[in-house]
Amino acid sequence: MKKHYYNKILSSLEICKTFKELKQIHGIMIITSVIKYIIPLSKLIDFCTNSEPQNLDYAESIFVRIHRPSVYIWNSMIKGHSNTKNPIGALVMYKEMQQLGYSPDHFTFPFVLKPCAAILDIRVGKCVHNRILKTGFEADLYASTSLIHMYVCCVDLESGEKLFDESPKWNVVGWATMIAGYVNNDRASEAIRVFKEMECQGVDPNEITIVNVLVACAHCRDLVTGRWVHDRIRQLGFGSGRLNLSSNVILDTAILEMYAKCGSLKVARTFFDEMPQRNVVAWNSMIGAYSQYGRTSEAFRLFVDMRFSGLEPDEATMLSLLSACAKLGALSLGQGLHAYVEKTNSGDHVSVDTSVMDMYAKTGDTQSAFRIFSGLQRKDVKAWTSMIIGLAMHGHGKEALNMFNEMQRDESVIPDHITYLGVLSACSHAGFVDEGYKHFNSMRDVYGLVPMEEHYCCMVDILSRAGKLTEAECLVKTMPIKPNIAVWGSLLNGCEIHDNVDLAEQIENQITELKPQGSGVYVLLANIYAKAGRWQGVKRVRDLMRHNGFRKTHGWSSIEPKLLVS
DNA sequence: ATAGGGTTAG
Repeated sequence: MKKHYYNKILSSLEICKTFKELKQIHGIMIITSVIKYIIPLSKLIDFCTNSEPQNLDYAESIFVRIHRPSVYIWNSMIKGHSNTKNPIGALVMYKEMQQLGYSPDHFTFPFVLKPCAAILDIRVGKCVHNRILKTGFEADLYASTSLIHMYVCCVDLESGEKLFDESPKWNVVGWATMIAGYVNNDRASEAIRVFKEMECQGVDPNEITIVNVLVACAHCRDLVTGRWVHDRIRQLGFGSGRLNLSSNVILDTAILEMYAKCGSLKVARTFFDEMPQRNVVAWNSMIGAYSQYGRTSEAFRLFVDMRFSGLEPDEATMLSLLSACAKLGALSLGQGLHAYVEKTNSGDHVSVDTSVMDMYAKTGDTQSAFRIFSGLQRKDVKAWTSMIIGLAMHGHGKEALNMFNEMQRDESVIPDHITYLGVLSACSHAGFVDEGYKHFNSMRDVYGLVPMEEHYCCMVDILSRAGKLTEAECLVKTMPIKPNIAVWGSLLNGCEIHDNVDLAEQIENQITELKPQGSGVYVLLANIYAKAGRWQGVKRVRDLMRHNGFRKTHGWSSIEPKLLVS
């Protein structure tokens, strides 16, 4: 009789589909005492922990009544917690399990490492690592892959790399974990390197690995590898290459994004047009590409098409379009977007408000920018930076610096590299040499921000404009990064303002070595020589230009294209 | 029973 119940209940649990059914089975299990048997009991808990997160409470209520839960049941409970929004519960259970004397097995570790990675708790993660070593599970593929994932999520790439290098045999998931780790920590070139290693080892990538490496190629603007990966996709028969059935929007979007970021807008567009499916992200990617390359009218045309195709633009769409307006100084277009955002509530987000503000600041409508700025729910470093740069760009150097001082009074906001670009350019516009020095030094001393070549460029600009050419030259010669053409250009600009032909002549040699990709510095150089009557110099520079295939570019300006926005 | 994924402002 009992055996009969047992088998019947077990098979009901197998085919059970809904939570309601499960509760009925649970009731029968209690009445028939089948609840005492470990296998049906485990299946009962498994069902709860594998379904909706809210059913975890139900599992918990069963769990607390079990006298000696098996490790399987502990694992099941920990897994349930690890898949919730608050995965810390998994760590609590893991701790409790060990305090009660249960020893975790190789199934336990992935469930407990996932929450560590999610909440970035490397401390507990390391404890789990120790436990893995003590229990001798370090060779388990799942446990070690989870460990690497935990380390790279917690930004400890070295520990991840160490584990990865210790084992010579990884399957595609292990490789993918390392590749994603590099991508997510802004080390795209290493992601590409590891991907190539994986190919050399003869491990075939799957779609996830491919997506990751495409992101890396986009990041590095590595079109050569990107194309190669695209070929590989066709070889492996992934994505939309064949049937519509097997099309993968994510993969296709990653390909699109790779071409777009690498500047192959035409290829990107053709690919976009031929994609069998397009979601909001795909549209955003294409719109963002046009925006980034200053092709505002194409971006807006696509925006119109997107709405026509029945898709709702989201934050990312708005952010791209607004930044395009900001970049081109397209105020009325930006105003139109502002109105659209208000009307459709599509920008019910601080980030969109900040972006609207940035657009006003950059296009020179300082008042509107201020109005939005003061009404912002949360003023983050980007908001402050936008205001500072906007003010500096439009000749309000003093106000920009006041803004920066005010920002520093807010302890929750920490300036970054970009903030300092705004600050230094403000000093340059206002002609504040000492203040410029002060900020240039404090970015490293106070905030630990190592100046990049752009910052050196600003500083050289400040000094050169003020006529302190010797100091400027000294800075260029002692800077720890190899000065690029922009840095030399700033110095040369100072030579022009202050008629220093000798220094210009010295710079000429440095510049020709760098083979500039534009005609700007040559023209500057020629002007300096011409002004001083050094006609030989003028001729030399002209020959140099011709030799490098440059002609003086004509002046350019931007006008606002008329487009219907709302 | 267990591990890895795309767009977004300055």
